[in-house]
Amino acid sequence: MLSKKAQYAFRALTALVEEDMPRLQSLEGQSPHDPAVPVPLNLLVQKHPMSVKFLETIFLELRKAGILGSKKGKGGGYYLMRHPEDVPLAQVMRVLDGPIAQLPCVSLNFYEKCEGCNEQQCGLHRIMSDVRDAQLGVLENRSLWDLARAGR
Amino acid sequence: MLSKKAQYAFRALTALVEEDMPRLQSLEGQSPHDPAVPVPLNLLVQKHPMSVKFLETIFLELRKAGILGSKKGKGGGYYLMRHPEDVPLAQVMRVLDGPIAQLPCVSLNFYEKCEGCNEQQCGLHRIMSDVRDAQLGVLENRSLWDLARAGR
DNA sequence: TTGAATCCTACAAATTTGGTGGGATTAAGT
DNA sequence: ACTTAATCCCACCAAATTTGTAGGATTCAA
Repeated sequence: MLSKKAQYAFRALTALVEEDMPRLQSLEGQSPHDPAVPVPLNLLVQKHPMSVKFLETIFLELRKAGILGSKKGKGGGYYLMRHPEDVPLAQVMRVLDGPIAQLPCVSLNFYEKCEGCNEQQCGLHRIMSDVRDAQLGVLENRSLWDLARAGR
Repeated sequence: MLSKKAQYAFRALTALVEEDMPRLQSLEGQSPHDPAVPVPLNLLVQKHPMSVKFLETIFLELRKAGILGSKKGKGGGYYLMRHPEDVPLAQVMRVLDGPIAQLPCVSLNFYEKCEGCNEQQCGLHRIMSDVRDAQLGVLENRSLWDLARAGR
């Protein structure tokens, strides 16, 4: 299951992209993406009611992971470091919830060997690898842009 | 992530199928599947070290869900109610870990509406539905038989 | 009658989740 | 300089979930 953290994050990030939508549309595939106007948390929270304090810790993690940038002080806030099209959901999920795979021994980014199990001949390992590939097939190919653009 | 419960279950069920392998192979697609010889837990635990007591509670759940049958008393134990080929991993996981979907609002078997979100135009809903389909595409089509047969 | 097994419920320990509180720091506007 | 609005940072906390354990009751075969 997605944690509440990830769920809140996706709502807030959607709102963040929507906030920046006019400027983003005028760019139309131009890169590099020059940093957007910072949006303060309390603005995002107005659109999707949630604890500002909690969202603060969430966005802090995303900033440390290089997905968000921030500006302090009056007129400050958060902004995306890349064009939303270049931020796959998988990346956000890994930052907030850790591994996407269902088992450590099939994780690409958080691999851990499981003791007492030869991966070559472990049925569970093979099947869960297939599940991981299936999940990543979606999550690596859907971006924050897809997320925000959905209802329109 | 798969819970320890589900992981233990899969190991033990694999051992259970292997225990019954000679008889199963002689059946070769015959149905209905006549109940197998009961295998006691302490035998399964010898092959994959884990707490018998914990496995007991796990197998109890699987029995109540109709996946396993049991025989009490001396010479008793657990057996599969169906041919392992007819037990998809998805079913075992739902019994022990609950929903497979990453969000209640995209779950087929444990659906719950998420308040304040129109599913028709919710980007997350659409994407997580795709993820669910991708997962189920694997988990509904891999059985205990596939699990046990893997290394051979 | 004995021993081997499941059945059942309650509880306990450990971990994770979902936050909250209080201040420190930074920056813009006046 | 002062005020105000914002992020930054870290500690802590309560609730829920996970991961078992304990102890007996029941069943059945030999």
